[in-house]
Amino acid sequence: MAVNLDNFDRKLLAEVQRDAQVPQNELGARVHLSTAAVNRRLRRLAEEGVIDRYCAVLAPEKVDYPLTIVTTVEVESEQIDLIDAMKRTFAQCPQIQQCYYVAGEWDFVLILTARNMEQYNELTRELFFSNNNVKRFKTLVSMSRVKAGMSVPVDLSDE
Amino acid sequence: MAVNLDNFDRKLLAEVQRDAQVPQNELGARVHLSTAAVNRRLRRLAEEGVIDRYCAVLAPEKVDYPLTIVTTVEVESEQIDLIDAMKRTFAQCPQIQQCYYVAGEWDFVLILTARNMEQYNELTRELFFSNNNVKRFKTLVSMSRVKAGMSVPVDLSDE
DNA sequence: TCTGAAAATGGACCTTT
DNA sequence: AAAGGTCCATTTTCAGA
Repeated sequence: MAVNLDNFDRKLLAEVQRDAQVPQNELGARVHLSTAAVNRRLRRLAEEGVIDRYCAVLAPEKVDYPLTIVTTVEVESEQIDLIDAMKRTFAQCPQIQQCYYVAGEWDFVLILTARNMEQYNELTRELFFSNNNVKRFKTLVSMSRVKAGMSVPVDLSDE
Repeated sequence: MAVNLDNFDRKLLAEVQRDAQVPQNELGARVHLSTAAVNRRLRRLAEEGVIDRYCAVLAPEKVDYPLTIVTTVEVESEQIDLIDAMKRTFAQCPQIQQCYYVAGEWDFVLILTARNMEQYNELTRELFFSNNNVKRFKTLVSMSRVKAGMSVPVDLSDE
């Protein structure tokens, strides 16, 4: 599952997670590698799927999506096809940024973004109230996005 | 707070959220704009802060961080400096990808990533058990990352 | 690691609204 | 003025020696 990475790879991954616009010659200077070596490594990391994709991260409030809401959902039945159907519904909804199928007190945790409470209300109607397999759900409204991102730690080893 | 955007901007934002590696001439072809116009718009969007940053998204399991865990935390006191201290602690922790300070049954929601349960256990010790202001916390272990990302919907208007 | 070709970015300048 | 288009210089990427 995991891929063999040396410390050059790890440093590069740390850099491009933070900022993917740094040119390869600058990356090379930072990690002490030639531009060409950086180029080859980044390509390899992308081919191996270590780097899943490159994307732009928007400031939600600037595109008028100021609300972030965490919703926990408990289902009626864990029957596999019912769960799969819910996963598909949640995955398709553009306002749902993240959906985790979890073990514990709840079955799903959703991270949602919304223009306002009315839109969230509307979403709860579509996603939860009109779904017979939703037993109950709980809403936690974010007052502050203390930290937001998808960064994974890359621990340097002392190989 | 929100910025004025026309449908060209919105289409570009949708594209670069999905894939920031598409060259500007290709983006131009997709949205019917010249390369130079795309270039100008993307720069402007970045300057205005609509585009916060560009970054690489890693596959957590490939860098040996296969676990995603959602943790909800209730605090003892909501005294402002105690809360601020916790926010700083959470923001600094590399395994914490996201931290929301929320209203509702809990005070914080954390999205964490970990190499294994032992590491998570260790983290709970550092973050929660050794913090006097943590009243209780609950752990939800993700069995499936149904959807993960930071994408914000960009609704086209019919201006 | 170096060199050079190809591609992509980004500025200059002109035109339209 | 504000924004689009074309053209050209510069920068960056990326393959071959």
